[in-house]
Amino acid sequence: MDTDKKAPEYLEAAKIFEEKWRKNWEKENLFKTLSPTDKNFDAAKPKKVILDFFPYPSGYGLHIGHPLGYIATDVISRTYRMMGYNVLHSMGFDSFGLPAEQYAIQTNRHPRETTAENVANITRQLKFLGFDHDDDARFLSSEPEYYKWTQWLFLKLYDSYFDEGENWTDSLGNKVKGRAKPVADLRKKLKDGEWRQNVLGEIAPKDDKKFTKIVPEDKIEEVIDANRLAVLKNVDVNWCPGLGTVLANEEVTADGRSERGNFPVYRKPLKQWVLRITCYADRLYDDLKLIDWPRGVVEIQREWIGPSQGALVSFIAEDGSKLNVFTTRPDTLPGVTFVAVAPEHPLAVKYAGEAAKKMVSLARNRAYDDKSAHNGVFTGQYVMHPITGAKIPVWVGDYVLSGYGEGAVMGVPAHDQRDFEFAHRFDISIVPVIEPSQEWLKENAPEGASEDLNALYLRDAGSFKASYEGDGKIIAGLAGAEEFASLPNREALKKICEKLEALDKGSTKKTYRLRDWLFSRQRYWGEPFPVVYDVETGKTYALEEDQLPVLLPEVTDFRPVTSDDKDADPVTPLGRVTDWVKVKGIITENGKVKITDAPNAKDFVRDTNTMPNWAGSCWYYLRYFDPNNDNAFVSKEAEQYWAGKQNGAIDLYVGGAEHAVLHLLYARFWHKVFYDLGLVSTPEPFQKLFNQGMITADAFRDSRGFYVDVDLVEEKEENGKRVAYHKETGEKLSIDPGKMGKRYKNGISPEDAAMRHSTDALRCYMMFLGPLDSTSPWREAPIVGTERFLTSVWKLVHRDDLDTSDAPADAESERLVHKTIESVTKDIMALHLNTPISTMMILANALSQQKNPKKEHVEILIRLLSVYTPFMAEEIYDTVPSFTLPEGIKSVAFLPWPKWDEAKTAVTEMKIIVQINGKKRAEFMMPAGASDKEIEDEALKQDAVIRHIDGKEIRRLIHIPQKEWKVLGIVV
RNA sequence: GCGGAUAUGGUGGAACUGGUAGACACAACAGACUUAAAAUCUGUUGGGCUUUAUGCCCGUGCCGGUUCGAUUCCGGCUAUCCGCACCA
Repeated sequence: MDTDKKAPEYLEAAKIFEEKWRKNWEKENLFKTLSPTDKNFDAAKPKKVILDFFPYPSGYGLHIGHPLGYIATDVISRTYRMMGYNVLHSMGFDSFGLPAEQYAIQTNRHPRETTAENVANITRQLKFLGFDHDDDARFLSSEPEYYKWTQWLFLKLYDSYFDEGENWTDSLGNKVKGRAKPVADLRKKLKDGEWRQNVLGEIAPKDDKKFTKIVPEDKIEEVIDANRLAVLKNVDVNWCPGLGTVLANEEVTADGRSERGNFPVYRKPLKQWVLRITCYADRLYDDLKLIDWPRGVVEIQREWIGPSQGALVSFIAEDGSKLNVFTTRPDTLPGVTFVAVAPEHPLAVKYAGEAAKKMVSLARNRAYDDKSAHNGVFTGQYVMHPITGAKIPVWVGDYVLSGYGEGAVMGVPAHDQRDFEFAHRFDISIVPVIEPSQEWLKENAPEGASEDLNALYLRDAGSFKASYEGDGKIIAGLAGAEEFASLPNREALKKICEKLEALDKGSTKKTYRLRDWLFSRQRYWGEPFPVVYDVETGKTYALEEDQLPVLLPEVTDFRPVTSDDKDADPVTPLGRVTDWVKVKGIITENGKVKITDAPNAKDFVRDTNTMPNWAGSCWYYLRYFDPNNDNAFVSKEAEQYWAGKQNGAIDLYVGGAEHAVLHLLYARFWHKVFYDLGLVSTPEPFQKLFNQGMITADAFRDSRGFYVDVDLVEEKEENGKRVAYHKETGEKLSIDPGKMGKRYKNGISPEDAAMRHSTDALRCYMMFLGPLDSTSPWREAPIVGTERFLTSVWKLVHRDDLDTSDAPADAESERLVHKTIESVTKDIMALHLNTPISTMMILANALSQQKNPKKEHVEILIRLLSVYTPFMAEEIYDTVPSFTLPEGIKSVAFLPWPKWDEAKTAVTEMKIIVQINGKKRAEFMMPAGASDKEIEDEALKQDAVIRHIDGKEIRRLIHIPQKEWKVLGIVV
């Protein structure tokens, strides 16, 4: 080994100094974020809130894929901090819920224990990577200090109703339709008769003519309960006996299994807490315009909300009652030949009895992806067509979904493929309404049709291969619909709607695919509901605020009751804790309950369900603004400063694409409710969302097909191909590209990689892999490139010939340095975190080759680089004599970010590219100030140019100035 | 089926508003240093042609279009990935 080195080699040194700085930063709590309520807070500075998705504390710790996004937000937040912003970048843990609980069950330990352990482990891993998180803002969603506020916010939803008719303009100037308000307002309006009921029991202001019935005094609380944003409802739920709990629609996969654990899910009616997210469907849809999110996520949310403009149409039954259907194609109304209702529909239950019941159970157990023949049964009932007056049979069809629209459809077999198939199967007539195009007729005509296709279609549309779902003219001569004859169908649609409206047999209506959010889980590890039920009356009461938190009881048996039996009933683990469930309390003047043993106390029971794991993550980002506040979920001052005056409170939110609808939709919903109630000041939670890509990994298998631990694999290159061998047996292994995970034996711990190459090199390398949103496979070998880069920077800094004088630097290296600052700064702001490394490599290479590189230039490089390599930068400022931190600055993290001087980036000589007919033919240098004429003259002297013009006439000369070169286009 | 995204050398990728395609790296090859190897340094590296040049042709998934000029814009395909999928 070389002993006369002045400084140790970079890698060797990094092993020691990285550990030193880790300890030092933790001891100093260097990244403590001051809040507006703190003494030394500087409110004059601009703010940036940069967050990663709330991680759950997995028992397996972080693998190499996890830190990608975390490193990115760390680089960005460090850059903003150096630029003089107050930066909020923190990370807590979403520690309640299924993942944590399943892990506890598998390891046969209490979730409180495993959670604490996993959090400690991951926190250590995060610190290892040098992230600038604030340790004082590292809360867990399963701590009572935190979930007290989750319960408090749930009660806000419980205590609110949605006033659809309220149109208002918010403080940012956005026009908003509908608003959540306290139920106390509603109570007053109902008492005063300001709001009344219609025949369906819906409520609205009395100026609507259909709302005439004043709600009787003794029914008011019942009406209010039905209109709360959190309601207890009997609903068809996704029951997952394998997990022992019900699940939200968003947690069930397309093939009818649980997203967690992959157990089968069945439909079952149960009384559950439901959050009425559908009230916000329009705003959740429209407000996607207000924020800067990836197009894909926006589209997924739009599709999930799924608004659909159509009409409600009433068919009149023999007893005079109305059977409503929803349709998006009122223009096809004259072609209705049957009405089909879902097996769960009241009419089906009433008239099809056992047959419908059987269908319900068949449909419920039917595989989600089974699109084969549908079942149907005739109810024996008929209804009257609203326009033609024809007698229409009512069928029960299991292709009709009970949860969408009215749970009933009008059957137009000629123009809807599902109705077409149903009509064929049950021999129902098919009446065409719209003339198909000639091409369609040719394509779909029955085999061997010889007569005129138009005539054949009119006579027997059912003989064609499919229903016609396109546009066209209304066929003339339809009985009862003569007035629409020959109209284009889109026009007829409007006219038919008008007519229905006039007859009071229909109205235009918008429906949504979005369903209300099922909010109860029959699990232990979650937030208990802050409500109790009166044992005597069964009435629901919210607890008084000062009763919060409702602590999750300590139990030894926290296991859910799971089963393979789809008919098993849910049993809640909390239901077993009888002395927790049974309480005594008094009803206060607010109509809430206070738990007490006072002599006049009544008997109550607690709700034994818990909230789903999404509850805690619906508002955690707000808690970072004021993480240790005992008096409020967030203080007004903190919220207003950090959220700022924009549509979304969080400036940058980085995480994987897998939460496109779950967390990101739920959090938007809660945020909007809080916004309506004046608890937060922005209409949206997340201004800019960024989905980082995945790190995939290759797995290796031996000849028996067993996975081989990556540590035992040696990769080589043979004939340009990558091959893998077993390190011990020498056996050639097959390479499976794919996802990283424990079962593939290819999980690589980021600390191990950091130990091998230095944390700074790992951070750089992960950013250098490619654009932040691209998915790339993990390869460890190429990291030597970044390792070499850091080594050369380390050597550069330690050179003893650095020019520390005040002498001006030469213009060319000045230019390179300022160009580098500009390019690195702009790229980081644009979240292009791979290209700054290349740019800095170019600068480092150039400086290394100079004779006496200016120390000032080297220092600029180190400051820019410090956001990627905080350890090395800190060590340089601590140990290299010519690098010193200014008075009062504790760390490189607080050094000012270098600024570029536009004048210094200018070139003195321009490269001129000559293109002839668009092809580059010559290039030469000219002084930057050269005129177009001078450039042309010089260009025409070039041999290559003369050769390619070849005596032809010059028709056009085009000058295109670029930043550092000019293009002269010659057209001949 | 519907919706979204992606496609550039052996590999990861760069090219910012239509103007030098392949920056920066990895790998590979050659050379220097070394007894040797590692490390380090230097050079070559999209394909082809010839007259070896300040040369020519081809080349950014495929076909076509707009333009003096297209990786970039437009139309039509193909492949891969992701999401949704009885939504009336």
